[in-house]
Amino acid sequence: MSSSASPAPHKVGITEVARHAGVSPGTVSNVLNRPERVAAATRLRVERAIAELDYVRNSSGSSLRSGRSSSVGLLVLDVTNPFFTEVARGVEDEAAARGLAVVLLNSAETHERQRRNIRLLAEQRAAGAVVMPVDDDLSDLLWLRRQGTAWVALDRGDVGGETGCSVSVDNLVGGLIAGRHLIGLGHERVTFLSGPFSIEQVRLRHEGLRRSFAEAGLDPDAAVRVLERPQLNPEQGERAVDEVLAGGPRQRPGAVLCANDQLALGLVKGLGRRGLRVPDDISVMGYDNVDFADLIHPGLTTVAQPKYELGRAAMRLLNAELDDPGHAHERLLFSPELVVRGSTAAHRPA
Amino acid sequence: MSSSASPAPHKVGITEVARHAGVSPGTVSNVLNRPERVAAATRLRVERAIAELDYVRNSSGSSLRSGRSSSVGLLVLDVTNPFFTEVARGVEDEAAARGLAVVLLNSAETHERQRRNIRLLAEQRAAGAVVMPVDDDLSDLLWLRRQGTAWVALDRGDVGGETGCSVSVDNLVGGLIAGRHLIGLGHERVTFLSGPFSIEQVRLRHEGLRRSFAEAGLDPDAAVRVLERPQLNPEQGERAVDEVLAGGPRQRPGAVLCANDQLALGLVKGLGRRGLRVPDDISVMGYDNVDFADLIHPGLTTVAQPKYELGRAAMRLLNAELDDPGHAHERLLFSPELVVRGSTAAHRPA
DNA sequence: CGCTTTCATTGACACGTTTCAAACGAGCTG
DNA sequence: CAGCTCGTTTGAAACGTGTCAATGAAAGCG
Repeated sequence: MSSSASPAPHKVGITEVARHAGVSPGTVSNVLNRPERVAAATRLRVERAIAELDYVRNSSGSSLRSGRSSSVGLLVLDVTNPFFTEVARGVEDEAAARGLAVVLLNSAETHERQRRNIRLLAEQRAAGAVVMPVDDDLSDLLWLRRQGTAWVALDRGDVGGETGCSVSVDNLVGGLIAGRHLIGLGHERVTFLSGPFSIEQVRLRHEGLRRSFAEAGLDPDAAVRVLERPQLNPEQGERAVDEVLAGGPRQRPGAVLCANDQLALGLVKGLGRRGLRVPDDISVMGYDNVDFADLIHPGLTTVAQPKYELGRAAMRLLNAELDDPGHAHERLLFSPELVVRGSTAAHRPA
Repeated sequence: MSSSASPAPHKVGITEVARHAGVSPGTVSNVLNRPERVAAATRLRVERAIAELDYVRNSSGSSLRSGRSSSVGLLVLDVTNPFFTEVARGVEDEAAARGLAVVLLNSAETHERQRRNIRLLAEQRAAGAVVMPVDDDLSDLLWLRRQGTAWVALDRGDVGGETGCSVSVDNLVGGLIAGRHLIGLGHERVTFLSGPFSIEQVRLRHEGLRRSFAEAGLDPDAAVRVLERPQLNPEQGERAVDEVLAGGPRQRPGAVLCANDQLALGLVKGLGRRGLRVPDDISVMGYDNVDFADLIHPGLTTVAQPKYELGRAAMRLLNAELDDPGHAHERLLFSPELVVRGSTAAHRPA
């Protein structure tokens, strides 16, 4: 970006640069895209011309000609969720390394917006996308792939395999280690505060939780009660408090595992309003290990996912696919980790 | 998006649609962009052809021809900060209403990334941008405007005026009402836990705080101590705890006003680690009223900004500028609001 | 009926870039 | 010196769209 005020706001393109440097447009293009193929002397001349004219490439031209743009989409369930913003950082860093721009698109957890965003990616002829599908209906995404836009699924193991690459954290194991932690503390009756079961991650975490009880010789059907909420945000968590406590002190669960941290934070707040103390009266666990999990009091016991790494890996897989469209699709599976803080404690019989 | 599997992945453009519908390409273009100018009968025919061929517009072509793309940039200081994600929602909603796509670009609080992102906007010939400048050095942004890309400044009042539109919340008043609240509680010695003073908002909040003391007949220089941290995140807040408490119990401030909620959350956590109780031992105030401010215990007293509305207003101003490039620049100023929760309490003399 | 006005449609061109076969020149080899 | 090769550069031809002056058709008017 030259600091000299350009007196003539005249459109300057590759051809004008060529003229100014005394070469052909083709050469300028080469300097821009494959510098190694042009002689050092001419390259220098062209580079000077570029600087002097304050030329800035028009990516519409490139994309039109080459059929693909040089930006990738990051289709995210909900920008508001800190989990995704961490992932976004990972994707960005890896994309930048390859010179790709990231456009962040927000589905806001609705199918219609996801559809609009997919449409957008197709129209832009995006190089590719990292996608967090809003639910199990993948038809729009498959359409996108037929249009020639590759994507890798994020946190959706089942989507990988035949259709493409995927990166995810083992949600079954996550539910399992969460359950083991609670069982280890003596809890034999817990509630799973869930999001919509149409979301795969939610289903798997629940299944893992059940399995931990089975593995301990307890009957999952008796031990874990499920409360399904329509969304995964703090407000829903707070509103769930009545149902969680329904049935009076005797029926009250000793511990609640929430489908994600957002729900857990809301629940903790709601419990506080009711005058219940965490973890003395009731233990609460989250899932994700969002930054804020460490900031509330007591700290939220939760299951950590390698968020940043998840984003990096996804973008790396996408890069691989762009380099070699015929490559073998990969399914990367990360392992979750238990993070114990203050919100869970040993069960105290009433 | 037709569900029929297209057997021929043949590139279908506006011309092929035209042929299929028995009209000229120009007419198809009109159907797409100015439907009112084409007779109902032909329009229907064209629309059917579009559906049958599963045509998807190539935005590279449009942008190339028209010189501008149909997406706007949202240049944000830090995607990780919940404040911005709220703003993003507002911008998105308003942009969608006008058929513009929003690409979210993250400066990660560094000048270099901001520069790269600005470059990107120029190369994409973005229709416009909503920008949160990383600091007072606006040269890159002015360059962008010279390139023909309009932008409106977000939360940067001083940037508006001659150079363009701006939308912000009155940070001076924000600091003022925060200070009045603390003074009302009897605090006469407070600490301002600040971010970099290169950020305008920070300076103004500080100035407002000082003014509140002056207005109460107290000497600002004696009453408010400043602690400057290099970034506005929770980690910095937590790390600041030593300095806040420096000098022992007698010197300890009765209250701390933080430059934003992130800092405050970190500080509260740090104080907890030190065994200090909020607000009994020390009062803490944040700024922004991020969602999480309500989720910690005690709830964080803070200054609320109309985040979503801020985003909407900014995008609306941008729309106005795009409609009429010669329009008079506007400076919109929102008012902050005090939100009292549990983290502040009356001063107790030691 | 001849004239103008209005409305719909046409068709060619331009936008800025990449690509690729072809041309060029210099250096080598026999 | 003719013949080759290799490294560099050229020039023209797309890519898919929007624009606009021109054309055609239909309608309104005196």
